[in-house]
Amino acid sequence: MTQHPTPDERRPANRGPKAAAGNRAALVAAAREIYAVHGLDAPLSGIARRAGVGQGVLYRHFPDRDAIASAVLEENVRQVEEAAADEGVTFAGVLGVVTWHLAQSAAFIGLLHADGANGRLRAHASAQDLSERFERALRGCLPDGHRLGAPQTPEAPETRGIPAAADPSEDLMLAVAMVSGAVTGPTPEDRERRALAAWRLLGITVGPVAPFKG
Amino acid sequence: MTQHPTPDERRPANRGPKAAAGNRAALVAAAREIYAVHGLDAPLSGIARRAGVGQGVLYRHFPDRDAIASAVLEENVRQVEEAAADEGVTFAGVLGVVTWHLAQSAAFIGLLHADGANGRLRAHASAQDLSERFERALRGCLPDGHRLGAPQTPEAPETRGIPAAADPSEDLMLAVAMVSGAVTGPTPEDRERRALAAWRLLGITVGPVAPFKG
Amino acid sequence: MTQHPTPDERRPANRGPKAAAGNRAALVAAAREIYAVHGLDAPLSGIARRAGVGQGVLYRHFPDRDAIASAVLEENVRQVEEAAADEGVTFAGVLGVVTWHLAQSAAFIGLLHADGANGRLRAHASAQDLSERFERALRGCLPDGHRLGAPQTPEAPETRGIPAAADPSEDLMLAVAMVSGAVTGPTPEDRERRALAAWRLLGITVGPVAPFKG
Amino acid sequence: MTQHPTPDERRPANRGPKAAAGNRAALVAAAREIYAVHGLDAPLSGIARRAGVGQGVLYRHFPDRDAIASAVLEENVRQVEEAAADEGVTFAGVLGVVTWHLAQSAAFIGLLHADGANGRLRAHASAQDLSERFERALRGCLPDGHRLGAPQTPEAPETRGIPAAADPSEDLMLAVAMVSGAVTGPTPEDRERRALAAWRLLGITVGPVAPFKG
DNA sequence: AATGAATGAGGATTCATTCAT
DNA sequence: GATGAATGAATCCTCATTCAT
Repeated sequence: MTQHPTPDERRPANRGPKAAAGNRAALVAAAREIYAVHGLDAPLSGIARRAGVGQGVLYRHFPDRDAIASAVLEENVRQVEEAAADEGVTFAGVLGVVTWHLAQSAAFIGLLHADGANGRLRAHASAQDLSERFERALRGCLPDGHRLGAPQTPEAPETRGIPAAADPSEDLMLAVAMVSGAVTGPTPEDRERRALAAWRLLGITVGPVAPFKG
Repeated sequence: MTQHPTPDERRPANRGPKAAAGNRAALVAAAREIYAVHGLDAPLSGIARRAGVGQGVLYRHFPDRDAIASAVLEENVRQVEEAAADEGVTFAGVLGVVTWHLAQSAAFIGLLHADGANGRLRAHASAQDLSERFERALRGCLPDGHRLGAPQTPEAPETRGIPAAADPSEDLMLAVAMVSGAVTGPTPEDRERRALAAWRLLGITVGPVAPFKG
Repeated sequence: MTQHPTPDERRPANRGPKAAAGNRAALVAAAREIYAVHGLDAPLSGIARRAGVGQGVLYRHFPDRDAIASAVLEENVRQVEEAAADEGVTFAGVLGVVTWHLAQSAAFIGLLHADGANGRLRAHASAQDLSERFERALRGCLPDGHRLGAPQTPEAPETRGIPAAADPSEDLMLAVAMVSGAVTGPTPEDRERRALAAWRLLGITVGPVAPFKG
Repeated sequence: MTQHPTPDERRPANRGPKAAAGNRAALVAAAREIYAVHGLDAPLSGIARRAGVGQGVLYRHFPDRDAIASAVLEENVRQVEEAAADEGVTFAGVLGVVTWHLAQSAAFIGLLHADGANGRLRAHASAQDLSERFERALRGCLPDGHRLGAPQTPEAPETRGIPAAADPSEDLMLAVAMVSGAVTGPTPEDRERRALAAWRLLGITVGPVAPFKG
């Protein structure tokens, strides 16, 4: 009733349904780049623009703000899962992949902070889900008997009055969150440096930092 | 009408210049509460409302949104400074104060993340300044020869291939950032628990967690 | 964070708080005119534009779509109430006022149709309220023993198999709804003519049609 | 793969030209249902979805939003025409059919209000046309000398100062519009009850209310 | 110095309509 | 002939900021 779909004129081309998959991928890629610069609260319009599609396409593929963020994170988590599923993978190797993602993607950092309290990624069902997948992947290659942190040192940790964690894998997620907290800085290189320093403070050896195992 | 002159209309009364200081304090307090719930991106109008003043007053005291955030943080930093300046203070004690602030204040956590890359507090001059004051306070009470992290353990850290940090005090700030990364959760109690677990993973003993030294 | 309040430049003048009351009135008037032409679903932006105020002012005074519509209707209902409260008023006279409002205001017609089923004025609390006030005003001046419709004729109505209404005042509202259904046409004059014809079909005599009693 | 050629991809299959007629009917039926719930302003996409066809099909059959609405109404009007064309039909019987349509279809109600002034069906050529067909059907079975409304009562109507209508059939359409105005309520039953009450107020006897003559 | 209304840009979201496949 | 993705204008609504009083 009150809509002027298009006054007339020529449209900028409709690349057709074939473009759908490509558009989706372009949107996710654009979102990742935008998030890296402006954070998870960046205007969606900018994402659509960078992806070279109309606003409507974004909404077609992702019904709300969280959906696109989840899609971005899903890629990160998936790559971690793949790294973890690899033959002969080491814990250090997986952490290297994790570290790379932390350094690359502000959004991935947000995943770990997804607690609803800070206005970021709301307690979205998928965020919860991704978080669990991520944890499972990491836990899966944790060496037997591995303990994180200083208490693992031979000499009586209890003398320092530090109780051990109830659940070692809880410590693992905590460690990742801590590293993510350390990962700040303008460039991925800066962030990678800080991430490695953080792992060092945790007494954890990290393998080669790269998206793909070497 | 026995009602006297009726000053004007129904204006809530201009409480005069003496109210200025009180208004400023009320705004900072209101901002802290709002930030705790809604994060640093909360609408300024809500802060003014909660403080019981008009929007104009907020702008009179704080020229822009960073100014009010800085003012909130300044209080946190000041309290850390005061704790650090105390006679007979221990490093663990100061960290306890820091931990309390981390657990209480979303804004304070944001301070550590203030790197412009994530949409929070921009590289504001005052944020930089506060960051330095915070670091100075912490460094000031660092015990001589103190080293953070697992490598500090007697047995050869280098065997684990982890190079020591160039600057020990850089590690200190990194550690605080890491703990802040761990501090998530809906309630201050949740956050405190996670903060303590994070310090534990770093092998650092923290004193009583309380806003004021005991 | 992401807002450009005003690049700079000069603003089109802020007429100050004094304008508030005037703005509200201007908005209601503008809404009435817009509604008359475009119906209750007209874009709110047009209302603000016609009132000569910014969009924000509209939202300040009326938190949602229904609020402004209610304000428009409230004026209509109030005038009917006033007419009904008048000394020496006759039922026919009040109906004349009602008729005038029906003919003038598309929004007022909508009030009677406010059943939520047609996307118009949602079952808003205030719509319900206005509806009741309207009915009360009308009932208040209903002559004793008045019965609506043809069955009131002396000769056996039951021969026509038409049962009388359970509640005469229910018939009154029904009659108004019926007249409102008849009130269509491009100009107020057209609508008035049709409204009068409708009353005639109902066997009801209507007084002078005018907003104010004569 | 034992799976055969796989026609294309996963396209829901092009059911070929023979489906065209069925699609049209499905669209009209879907539109009627959607209109009943959401009114004439309901999104077209929902109509296509409910009909189980793509958006494009809707546009193939109906060039614009008025066209689909007209098609829905056309069915209503056609049924009234059929009822009116029946042997031995009575006026009351046709009104019963009309009443049933009024009670069933929000869209049909809209037809009578199609005056462009209220944002509904614009003065569309076909709307005008349908309106005329509807009127003709009704007029066709109007008993000779029939007069609507109270004035038809024996005792001098002119004493009440109510002039008779210039054209009796104009009164008929007015009466239908009036009844449509009365027809509100959430369920068809509610609407039917009100419609009958409205006819009663008009002093008109209505035959059995049913889609098909008895 | 305080108030709070006004302003209006910007971001979110929805659909009508087109068109590649 | 059908599908349904793409387009983008239009609308809604929210706030940061200004400024008359």
